Parts: sequence; structure tokens; C-alpha cells
Amino acid sequence: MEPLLVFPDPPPPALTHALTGAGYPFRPATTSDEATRLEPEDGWAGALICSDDDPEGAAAMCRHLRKRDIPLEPLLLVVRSSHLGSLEPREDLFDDFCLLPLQPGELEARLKHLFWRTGRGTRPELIEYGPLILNLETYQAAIDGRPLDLTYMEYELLRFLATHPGKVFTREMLLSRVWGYEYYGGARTVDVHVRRLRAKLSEEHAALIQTVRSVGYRFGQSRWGL
Amino acid sequence: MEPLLVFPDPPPPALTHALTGAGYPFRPATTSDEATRLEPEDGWAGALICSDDDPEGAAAMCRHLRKRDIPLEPLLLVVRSSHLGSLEPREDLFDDFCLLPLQPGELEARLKHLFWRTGRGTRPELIEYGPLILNLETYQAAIDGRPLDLTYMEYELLRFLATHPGKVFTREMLLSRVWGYEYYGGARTVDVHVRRLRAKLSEEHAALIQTVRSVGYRFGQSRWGL
DNA sequence: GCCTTCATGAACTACGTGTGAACCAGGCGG
DNA sequence: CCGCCTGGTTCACACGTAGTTCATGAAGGC
Repeated sequence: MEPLLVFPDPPPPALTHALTGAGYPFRPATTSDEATRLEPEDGWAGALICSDDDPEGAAAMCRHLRKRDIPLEPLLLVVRSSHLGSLEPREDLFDDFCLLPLQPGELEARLKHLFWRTGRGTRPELIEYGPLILNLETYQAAIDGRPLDLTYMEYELLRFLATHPGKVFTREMLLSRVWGYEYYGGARTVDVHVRRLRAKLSEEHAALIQTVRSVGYRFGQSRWGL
Repeated sequence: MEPLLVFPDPPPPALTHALTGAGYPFRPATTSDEATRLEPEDGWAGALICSDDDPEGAAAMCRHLRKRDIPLEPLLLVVRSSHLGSLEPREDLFDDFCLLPLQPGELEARLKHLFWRTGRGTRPELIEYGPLILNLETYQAAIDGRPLDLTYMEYELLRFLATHPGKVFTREMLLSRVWGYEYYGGARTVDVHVRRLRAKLSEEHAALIQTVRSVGYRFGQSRWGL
């Protein structure tokens, strides 16, 4: 079995103990460069990121692993229970989490379940919202069955919006989440991309992206009629 | 939000406490027949099966929920840490698990992540006061289930008032807290926004915002019923 | 009954967004 | 190596909506 990537280096003793006890091979790394350099030929089997000592570094590592061409999965985050709140805005950065202090056997069980889950491909490679279909594997989009010719940024923006239907995002949130965390550019850039997206969605579906005045943009109808 | 199906009936106190604390509606059931009979029109939002008291019944419930035409998802299993081993042959019966004794916040975080994973997004953050609902994520408001078309300032004002029901605010307090600390404008601005809000709330609910003469405005009934 | 306070309607102003087009940067082919 | 082409960013302007102010009348308190 390929080794797991573990952050940080050295890992907390409890983590090392649990991993060796469960029989999983692993290699620790602290920087994303290290992670790239140490990566086995066939790729990591998964990652186990402990954010206890260095939350910033852990978050950076998660982002790096998920932003690659082939996002690394599964990614298990280990976090102290008092920092549970920090997970909320980062749902997309991990597949499961495990609390410190570790319960005997829990880490092993979670890894097992994660491998089972990801092995069966429960992760959808399609995003569908009404008439819109995004194929995450082929980077193609279609609406009403008609293919859309989207540029890279248009696709990324639409994908991000479509994965959070109903939710309003400010321009700044979109710039940081779609363009990149340290991007600094004019907020009007978002406007222009939204305009092009609306233009490429046919006239009838342009309303899929709504502007919320003084706030930002929202994709799709919010579902709270229900 | 549709309620969660919870097993067994009655659930362990810790479970009830965690669920109500997190704000998730739920209905307990002990048999699969009950689960079918109690199921809401739009289906369960998910299931939370506690196998502590009755492992057999819990496993049966999981199988039943997963074998339906439309398998119920997500399904969170709550299990005592000493019984971790019993999970192994049943990977397909649950989407995530949570150990007893419960860590504060863990159940809520797991539910949130589960809902995010299964594509339903996170539980929307709502402010509810009687017939009024404010959705903080989608910037939408509704009363009696009917959506309200509020402008940005109207929404902000209503949100601020609704988060402090019963409390009286002077116009100056509202200007500083809603409009901004360094805002300097006429205090009558508040009046106008209150008027528009009352107009958009239907006639019957206009009294949700009361004027306290010579003082300011108050949202909702004062605690003393008067 | 007078004075203060608030509601109402309408006019004014300003900000936010849509839109068209120009400007760059990188990639590819001639 | 140069120039075109595509895609991303920025700019300028116009328009509409939303926020603010004002004038007036009604209501409440002393």
C-alpha cells in the first residue's frame, strides 16, 4: 500500500502510535514542497493533516493538496475538539475529521471507512442543478443538453457557485475562493465574468446567477420554500 | 428543514441535548414501520442511529433505510467506542459515525459536514421569530412562508432588530449599529426604513415593529405581554 | 389646547451594477 | 522571432435602484 502523507513532521506521538498500530505506512512532511518531493510514484494513498500545533500550516497544506490537478483524497483532518469551529468555512478541504485526544481505534476506523468510501467512488463527478450539468472530469458544461463553451475562469466560477446553490457570496469571497487566496485585483473582475457567464447561459437561464445588490451574487434559487 | 430520523425512541438524553442544542429538528422512532409512518412529505433530512442500547435494532434500522428504493442519506451512526469493531463489516450501512461519549460540538460538526458532502449544503443559518424567517446565507426573508423582497438596508435593519427581540433601540443606536459607527445622517432616515419595512410586512404583521414614543423602536412583543 | 413626536408621501441624490471596449499577458503558428 | 489570437483584467460611462432628506399632516402627551 502506498504511504499516507502526514503533517506535520514530526507528527504528534499519539498520531504516530495510532498509525503504526493500525499498520498504515506513512511519511511526514511539513511544507507542501516536501509533500511534493516525497510523493511516491503512484501518488499518496491519502493524507492525514494534524492542525493542532500549526493551524496555519495545516490549512495551507490542505489547500495545496486540494488545489492540485488531481486533488488528493481522502484527506483526514485531525483537530482539537476546542477548535471545531474553525472547520466550518473549510468543508471542502477535508473528507473527514478526527478529534484530539484520539480515542483508541477511532483513527483506524475512520481511515478504513474513508478508504472504503473513496474506493467505491461515492464522490460524484457530475454537478447537476436543474438544466445545468458540470462534468468535473472533462471540464465540460452543458445546459439543456447543449454544451457550453466556457473558458477556464468561467468554468471555475460556475463550478464554485453551483456547488453552493442559494448561497450569496461577496465579490471578495469569490475572488479568494475561486481566483486564489492571496489574489488581489479589482472586484469588478467578478462582475465581468458573471456577465459572460450569463451571456453564455442562454437568455432564459441567465437568471441562474442572481445579483444581490450591495452584497454579491447567488446561484440558483434558495431552497427554503421547503 | 425536514426533521432527522432518530433511533431509538426515546433517544439517549445526550443525543437529544446535542440535537436540540445544534438546532436540528428530529423525530424519534424505534421500528422501521414507525420510521415509514412518521416520514415527512419531502422525506427525512437524514438519519441518526444510536446503537448503544440496542445494536440489533440499530443494525436492522440501518439496513431498512439503505435498502429502500431511494436509500436514505446521510446516515450517521452513533456508537460506543468500545464497540468500534462492530462497524467493520457494515461499512455500507452508514456515511459517518460518532463515538460515545459525545464530545461537545462534534455531532453538530459531523452533521454539518455530512450535509455538505451529500450536496445539500450546510444547514442554512436562520433567524426565526414567529412567522418571520431570515436566511442569513441567501439574504432572503419570508413571513408566513411568503418571500419578502427587501432591499439591502431594509434587510440589515430587520436582521438587527430581529436578533434582539423585545429590546428598544434609539434611532442613534440603530444608525450606529446598522448603518455604521461613523455614519452621520438625519435620524429620520430610520423612520423611513421602518415605515417601508412595516409596509412590506403584511398589514397584519406591521405591528412586529413597534414605536416606543420618545425613545425609538422595538421588534417583537415585549416580554411582559402588555 | 399647545407642543412634541411620528407617519406619510414625494423629491432629490448617490451609489452599485451592467455594458462596451480597451488593455495586457501568454501561447501558438507562420 | 514576430505577430496574431484567446482569455483575463481594467477602465469609463450610463442607467436604474435604493438611500436620504424635506415638507406636511396626524397623533400622543402634559
